[in-house]
Amino acid sequence: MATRGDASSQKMNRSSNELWRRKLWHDADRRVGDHPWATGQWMSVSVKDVAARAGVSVGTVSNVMNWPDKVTSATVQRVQQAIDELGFVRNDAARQLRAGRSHAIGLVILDIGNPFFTDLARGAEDRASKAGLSIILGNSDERAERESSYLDLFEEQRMHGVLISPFGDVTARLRRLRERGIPAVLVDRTSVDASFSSVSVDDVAGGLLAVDHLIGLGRRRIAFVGGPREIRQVTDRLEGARSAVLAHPEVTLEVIETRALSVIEGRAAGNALLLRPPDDRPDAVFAANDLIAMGVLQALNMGGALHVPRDIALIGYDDIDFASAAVVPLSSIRQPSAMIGATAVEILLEEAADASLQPRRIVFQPELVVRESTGR
Amino acid sequence: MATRGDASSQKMNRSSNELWRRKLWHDADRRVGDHPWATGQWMSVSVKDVAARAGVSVGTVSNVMNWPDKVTSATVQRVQQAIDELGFVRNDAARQLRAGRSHAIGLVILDIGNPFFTDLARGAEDRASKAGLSIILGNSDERAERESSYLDLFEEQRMHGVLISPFGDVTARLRRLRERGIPAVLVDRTSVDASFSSVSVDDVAGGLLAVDHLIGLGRRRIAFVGGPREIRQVTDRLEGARSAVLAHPEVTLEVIETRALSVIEGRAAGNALLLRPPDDRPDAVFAANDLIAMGVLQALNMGGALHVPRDIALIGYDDIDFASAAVVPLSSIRQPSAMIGATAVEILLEEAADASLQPRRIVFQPELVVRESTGR
DNA sequence: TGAGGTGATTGAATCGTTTTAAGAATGGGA
DNA sequence: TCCCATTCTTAAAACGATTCAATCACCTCA
Repeated sequence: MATRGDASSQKMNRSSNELWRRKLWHDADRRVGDHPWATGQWMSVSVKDVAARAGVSVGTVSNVMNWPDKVTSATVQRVQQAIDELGFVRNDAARQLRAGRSHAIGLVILDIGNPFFTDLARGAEDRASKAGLSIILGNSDERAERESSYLDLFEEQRMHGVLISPFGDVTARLRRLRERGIPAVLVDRTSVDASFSSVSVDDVAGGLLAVDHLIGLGRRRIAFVGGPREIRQVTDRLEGARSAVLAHPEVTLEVIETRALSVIEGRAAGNALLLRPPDDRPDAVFAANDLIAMGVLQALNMGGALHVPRDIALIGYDDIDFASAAVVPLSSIRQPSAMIGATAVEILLEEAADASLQPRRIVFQPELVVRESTGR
Repeated sequence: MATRGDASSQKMNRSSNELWRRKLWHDADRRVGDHPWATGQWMSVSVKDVAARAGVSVGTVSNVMNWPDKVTSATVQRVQQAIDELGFVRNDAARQLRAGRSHAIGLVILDIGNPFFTDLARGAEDRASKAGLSIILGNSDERAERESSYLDLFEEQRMHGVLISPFGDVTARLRRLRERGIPAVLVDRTSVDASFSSVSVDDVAGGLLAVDHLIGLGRRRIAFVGGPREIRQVTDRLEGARSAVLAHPEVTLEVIETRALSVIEGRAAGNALLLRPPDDRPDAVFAANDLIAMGVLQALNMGGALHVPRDIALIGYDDIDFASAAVVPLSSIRQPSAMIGATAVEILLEEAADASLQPRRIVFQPELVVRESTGR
């Protein structure tokens, strides 16, 4: 690992000298400031150094890494040894520059605190890593300027593709990305115009599923708890609930609007129900998500006032981990979050490979999960 | 925006031609496959194109973007206009290649589902963006091979720096990164050897704080619920609890070990307590984290068997959002998660600017948050 | 022996930006 | 009128990996 004897050019000698300096640094483990050559930058090992050490050309080194079949196994071995000895790690920036695009997929999500999105990200990551790509995760936090700055970043980085759960109106931005050869796929929301592929879940069907289940249990006075109505998921789930009720004239549906999809808001709604005279109360509650449902459950259960599900059956939405861990394990509507992420990556890869593909819309069907809160 | 008349070299003509093709593609919005020049790659606008359009050299374009003071304002304006007209976006890969390092910081966390880490990431991101850097988030999911593959990625990308909440033994890896000029800072755990900076929270102090509080309320028989003991945070918090009890001979501390830090395990422990004869029960419980605490709470509260805090006072750890939303709002020990992330970035930036700095260990003190579960 | 073929290896050109030393233009003073 | 100083701008050389046409070495068969 010391100096090389076979260095044949001036350039190689310089390079060899750099290696020696790095070596010294490493061994001594001293501070940069101590040395006259301190530059704040370390010399890095490049293919050139590896090639010189292995006694081959840079092209061969590259082939060893990318097309090993093209190289004699003896050469592969020699190059590999040089790589190990020098601790060579290829420079991704240079690869990208040459390739014209990055080896990563950008993913912009709305809320990193929401288990739904983190599961989605996990699914995307698993699928991407199978293709040798990595996922760069950006959290827009439901703020347009953050969303926009991530898209800027992804454009500068010439990403392989972009997955986005849009907050603001991003179609113009996505169009521009596409012009640059960066495909985009929408997740969790269907696209506004039909020119982008999307992967989402049928929230209307989910609402239908939930309320059909409640009606099947014999419940007749159903309350929908959720809000605000600005959130598409809320209105879609409510629409599904409405259509379920339509088929049963004897069933009524009441809407109790909340200001957010949080536990606190759910508890407030639950307390309001408690205060009503018994025969004015619903006999079943469909909550727009599990957080709301948990709040309602806490309020009803407090001090043993009402029994869930005997007095009031309760079902939530999302099937987050906490749902099964609640005081009374919660029935819920499960979304295939990881599958959504994986599928979105799948489509993105196809579009990245062949830009002529027509956009597709994949809509997953949600699934009913029955637990004690709607059990007998 | 059509062809330029003043293109003075062959190269520029070629380049101009590419622009024309891109333009056509854009206008027609047709599929690549339809065209004879289909390559699956789009031509991208480079500084060269901008320079040609503005009638200046590439160096000037670069100066406009990076050192605008060096350029006449008239030139700045002309170049800016060309940039806008062509929709130029600089290629980050080329920038990085030239600069030798990326403009992003890599952050490896243990569990993306844990609010503590997502808050930490948020704090890191805010601080980094102030310095014009972005954060690349990697979730190791407490698996050594994932952790390692993120470190590989960050090394290939020549990251500006790396923040890591380590799972396996990564000191050798981090040392190597440092040799390459990539500084690393440990978060949430103090470093094994003293050669890396770290930012963490004093879990021993947290345990002390919690149990002191319980003793201050007049409780005398305290139970610590948590596990497994392999987790450093668990043993540290227990150690703190022990030292609090040491100062009060009349107080006893019992340890109830769980197999994981989850709601389910907490509920199991709570149910075990319920089954004991009343005078054999503790009068206060310190849970190793909020999930455990919530499980204990659910079990004790079930059917109104025992009252929290009257019969048993209860305190958790982490102060997750759910803590305040529990049936009985939970007292807890708060960690400054966002601050940890921000501070870690701060230190990292300093080390990236000056590698000669001595490593530092920042230890934050946790904070007691009193709510009803230990209220009067 | 030589022509032809096959497979491995080479090395220069390339990607797009930043940096630098050198060059051009302008203005002021002698 | 000439010369120097001060701005601005230019052109070319990096950065490091990949690609591809050209070359080389070796073998087979006539």
